[in-house]
Amino acid sequence: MNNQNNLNKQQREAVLEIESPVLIFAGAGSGKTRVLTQKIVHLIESNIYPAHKILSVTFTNKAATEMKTRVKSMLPEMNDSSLSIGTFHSIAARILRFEAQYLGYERSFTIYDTEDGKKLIKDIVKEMDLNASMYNARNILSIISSNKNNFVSPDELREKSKNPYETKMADIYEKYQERLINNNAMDFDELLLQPLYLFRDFPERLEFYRQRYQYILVDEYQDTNKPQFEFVKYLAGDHQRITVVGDDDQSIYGWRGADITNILEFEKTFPDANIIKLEQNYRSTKHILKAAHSVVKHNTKRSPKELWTDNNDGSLITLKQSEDERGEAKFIVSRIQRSYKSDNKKFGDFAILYRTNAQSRAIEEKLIHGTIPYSIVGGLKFFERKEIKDVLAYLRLIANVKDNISFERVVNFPTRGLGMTTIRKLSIRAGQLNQSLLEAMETTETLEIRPAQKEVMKKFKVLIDDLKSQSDSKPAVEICRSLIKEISLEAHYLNQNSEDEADRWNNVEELIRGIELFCDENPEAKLSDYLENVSLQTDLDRWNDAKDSITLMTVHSAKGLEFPVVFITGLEERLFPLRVNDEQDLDEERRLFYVAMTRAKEKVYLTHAQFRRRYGGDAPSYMMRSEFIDHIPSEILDEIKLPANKKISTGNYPDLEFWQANSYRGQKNKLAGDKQIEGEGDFKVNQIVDHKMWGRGKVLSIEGMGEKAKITVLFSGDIRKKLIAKYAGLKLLSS
DNA sequence: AAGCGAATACTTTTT
DNA sequence: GTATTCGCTT
Repeated sequence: MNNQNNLNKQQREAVLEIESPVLIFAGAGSGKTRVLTQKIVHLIESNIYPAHKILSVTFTNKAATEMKTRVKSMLPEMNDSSLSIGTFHSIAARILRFEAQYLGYERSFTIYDTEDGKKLIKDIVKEMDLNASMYNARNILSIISSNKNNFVSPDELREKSKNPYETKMADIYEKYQERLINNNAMDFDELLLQPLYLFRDFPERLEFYRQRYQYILVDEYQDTNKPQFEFVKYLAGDHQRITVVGDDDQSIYGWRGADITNILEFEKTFPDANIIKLEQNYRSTKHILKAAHSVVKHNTKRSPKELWTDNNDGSLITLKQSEDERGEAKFIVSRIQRSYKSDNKKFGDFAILYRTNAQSRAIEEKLIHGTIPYSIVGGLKFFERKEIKDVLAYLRLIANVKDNISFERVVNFPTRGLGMTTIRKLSIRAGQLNQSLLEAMETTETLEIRPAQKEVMKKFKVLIDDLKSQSDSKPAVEICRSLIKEISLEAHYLNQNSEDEADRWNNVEELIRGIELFCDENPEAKLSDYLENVSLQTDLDRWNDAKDSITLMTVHSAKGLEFPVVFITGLEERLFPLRVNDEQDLDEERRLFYVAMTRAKEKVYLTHAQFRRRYGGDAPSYMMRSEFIDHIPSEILDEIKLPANKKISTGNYPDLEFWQANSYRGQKNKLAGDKQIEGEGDFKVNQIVDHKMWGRGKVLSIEGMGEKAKITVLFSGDIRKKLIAKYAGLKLLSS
């Protein structure tokens, strides 16, 4: 029997209370994962709730895996497949595979990611003959998503609309939903909504799942959105056997629909709830907690509380100002090298956190230069790489013949001579027959296309049909291997004699190894099981903390993790905090900073730069240091300032005025000294010009005459560009 | 139909 | 710096 002696009073109370609902406010580092795992163990050992009747929901697959491992280590004799632990999305997907037929779907449905959704929108916008720049796919998708998350249907949106634009938006939304069903596909939001329709319309299915999940635990409760709360309510609203853990100070997913009122609603839905607060922190030093609290306490809507710890004061928070992002990176690398040599630290002890993925580049460069091993989470994710998505699209099409998005992706990859015109004809046929594109290929013979195209089309159809017929009996990895052989993918990448293409092939090989691993671990799994697994996997899930390397990731990704030493970078206005529209946004940025700080056990470095390049080689912007820094008491800060000769002054930065004019704070007073001359005019060598994208530059050479002239311009940051006078839209500035 | 060069837009954060 | 799109050439 495991006992709870290693728990404090509140933790023990949270574990032992299993009769009435429990709402745990668990501050950062207060041992909530330990409470949740101990509670699961306790539920099983109390013999009231067998393992297979417990549902535990976490925020990431990684957290789920960790929890499973921990429970298993405490209950070695337990059958490991009996516990239901997973994210909302993966649990919903599992349910929907079984219940698809109730909902107008087939169990082989595909899960669409954001890119697939965007493509769907683009197709719709094109078909409706709307202006693609006005109806931006990304925007539309996020509008649709927030409507879905607020249970607003296309019809309701149309009724609410105040102008033609919004009406059109509702039309696109409606078509988008139709397409999802026609393609037998669900996006991430639909995955959460469909179980609610099932529970609402089929009471006997609801009853089944209520019996199935007799005790429910929810982690990171502050990040749940409305559909997720409804899901919990359906399952636990009746029996009231539920424990949720959350921390309002760590709510950082408001932009994704996370709804902090879910905490208030909890007490309404579960009126007898016990509220337990875990306020002792076991992770960080006193200084770290103080700095974290000094920022988050400025939030307006916040239940007042302060974590405390028995740990030492620890070292001061180091605050470093750098010239630019390269200097910042250099400082970080030198500190890690120093600490690695003298403090007996491993590389795995360090994490470098930033607000946006784009910031990783400069740091990576310096790490490569210093030959320090690092692993990066996020950014261009493995499963978002083109070559990976191409292979997966084939597999998705094999699993689900209605998936037109995947069809379009692979029908001419590798190129086999099926272009737009041919596919358009096929598409019209599919529309007439009310079939998917692949299904309509059955009628290739009667299409008005050239014989060569007919031949290729038939071959393609046979290829997919053939692999499909094997997909139920053979493991996914074999299907994948046959596919790659059939389409000669290896030759396609390796015959081009290009390093990039060879890299792509390496990635495909890594994908195959991944599929193989999955098949070994899940011998019963079919192709669609593998596909579901990949669709819901995040980059974080692939991150391996056993490897001894520095971790680079966004603050969002870092939630739930801990490291001895943490660098929080880019602490500048308009970066961290990022663009802020209202007080609510700023509150969330403060919580984000709080999350970043509380990842650290021993030491925090805060860094900011005077100048930062926003895009590739753009002129650097002048950056103000973050207001968060000013909220930290100076007595716990150890500030390393820039040497006086590196401080900004017009002497060191001849273009300072220009940069300031281009930065946010200086936007109001555009540079007055330069006279702007409209039109093409006469370009001369050494002429100073202004470009919309690259800013101010100097003309190096001119080829040709008039509007067709090719002009080579040197822009700030050693960027050379060859531009055509007619299109470049260059403005002449007096030199 | 496909491949190239050039211009454009884009970056929050993620299941 | 990357993804994407467009126009032009073959």
